[in-house]
Amino acid sequence: MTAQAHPAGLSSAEQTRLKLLDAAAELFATKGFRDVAVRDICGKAGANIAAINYHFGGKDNLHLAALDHARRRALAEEPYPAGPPAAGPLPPQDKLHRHVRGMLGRAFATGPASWYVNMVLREMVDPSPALAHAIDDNIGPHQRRLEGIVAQLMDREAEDREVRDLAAGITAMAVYYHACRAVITHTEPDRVFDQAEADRLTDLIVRFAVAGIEGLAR
Amino acid sequence: MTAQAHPAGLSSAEQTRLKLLDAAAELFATKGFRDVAVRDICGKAGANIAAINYHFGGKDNLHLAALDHARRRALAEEPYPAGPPAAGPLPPQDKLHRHVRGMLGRAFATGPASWYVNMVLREMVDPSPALAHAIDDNIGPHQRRLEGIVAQLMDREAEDREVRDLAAGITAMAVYYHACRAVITHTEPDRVFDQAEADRLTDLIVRFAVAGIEGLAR
DNA sequence: CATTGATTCAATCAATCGTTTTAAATTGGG
DNA sequence: CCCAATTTAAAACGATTGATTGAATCAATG
Repeated sequence: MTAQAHPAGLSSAEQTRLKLLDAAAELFATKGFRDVAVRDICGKAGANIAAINYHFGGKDNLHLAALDHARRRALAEEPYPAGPPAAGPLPPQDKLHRHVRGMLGRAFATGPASWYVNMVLREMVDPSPALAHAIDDNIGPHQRRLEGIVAQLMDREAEDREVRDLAAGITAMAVYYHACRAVITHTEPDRVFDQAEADRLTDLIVRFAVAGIEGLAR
Repeated sequence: MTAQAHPAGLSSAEQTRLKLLDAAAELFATKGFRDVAVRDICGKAGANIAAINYHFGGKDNLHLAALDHARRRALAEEPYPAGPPAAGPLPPQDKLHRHVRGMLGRAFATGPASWYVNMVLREMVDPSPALAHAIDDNIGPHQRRLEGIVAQLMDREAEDREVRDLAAGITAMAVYYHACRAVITHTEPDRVFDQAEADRLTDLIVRFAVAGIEGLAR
């Protein structure tokens, strides 16, 4: 009645559940929660229209489940940037570089590893009932880590008002290249957003931010 | 048959047209194009549901007309920041301060003068068919002006790739406090976004940007 | 083999959207 | 004063949305 012994070790129900989560995460990441109809998701997953409500109890709950699913898929991948997690404590400039590079790299990537970041970035700009969930799981800790780096660079407390606002400003630059791509593409149609561009922008943003923070700390 | 002599000098049709434009601009600015139903606009304007299609030929055309309407209303107001447009040529730092202060001040404002900026900011993050229109009228010239200021600060050409990207980064910080307000409010529920906050953020952003640009130019 | 409970399926529901239609009311020129 | 053009009003249309229904299917169990 319940679990069936399948070749892949997954019951038929678990297979459709996973196919729905994959399809939902990819579509939500690329087109946004509100611009995707449950029919699209079921069509992409090869499932029936009623499957979402049967397995998840509605589109909103599927959204939450897809966020968690995409998060697990991203965490399962090789951490970005690749390589060992550094032997000793990094200088704050390098920490900042890794931080910004991680955001832009994933934001400009495609494929399952990029779904989560793109869903979260969309959530920041076009909030849904899942925003609080995304903040608690990702945005909040992510931002607090950045505030720690900025505080270290300024030699101040992480709770300092200016530290928080400057960290938000750094996040803003990374978010901008994801959220306002339509504006950039309009004036620079040939511009591509690949990993090389992520490298270039990361260098620029980090050099700009470090110089600005040091100039401000004086 | 057409124009009727009204006390206010406006025919009944022109009155309905204006009431529709005001209602549409305010609702589009506060809730976004896609989250506003034509029924809401007509209800707020006290007009019939068919009025929009009669006067403007559809919701999309109303959006374009409301953008122009809001732009004219904003230009009719006292330019912000108030005061004389400065006697001589300002130093680039002051130009940048006026530029950022103008964006944040209008973005944090309420009332008819803020409708246009809020509509344009929404357009950047959630594009509609009116995006090209908004870019040609506002975003493009606005960004080019900022690129000129940044180029002056760096002593480079305005077409320089880094100049353009740094100008985009400055815009990004201002856009962030408008587009991601839900994220900020979630972690800092008591934070208010008024003109005093616009002053504070402008100072911070300008000092940060000037220091960063000068450090980068070396 | 019949039963059982979980799953899938096609069909449909109720709500909302922008838009259109049809007729009545209003308006200003003759 | 009357007529033709214009404007408003109310209803409904067609499309799309997320959600639901009830029967059919499936695999495992007794």
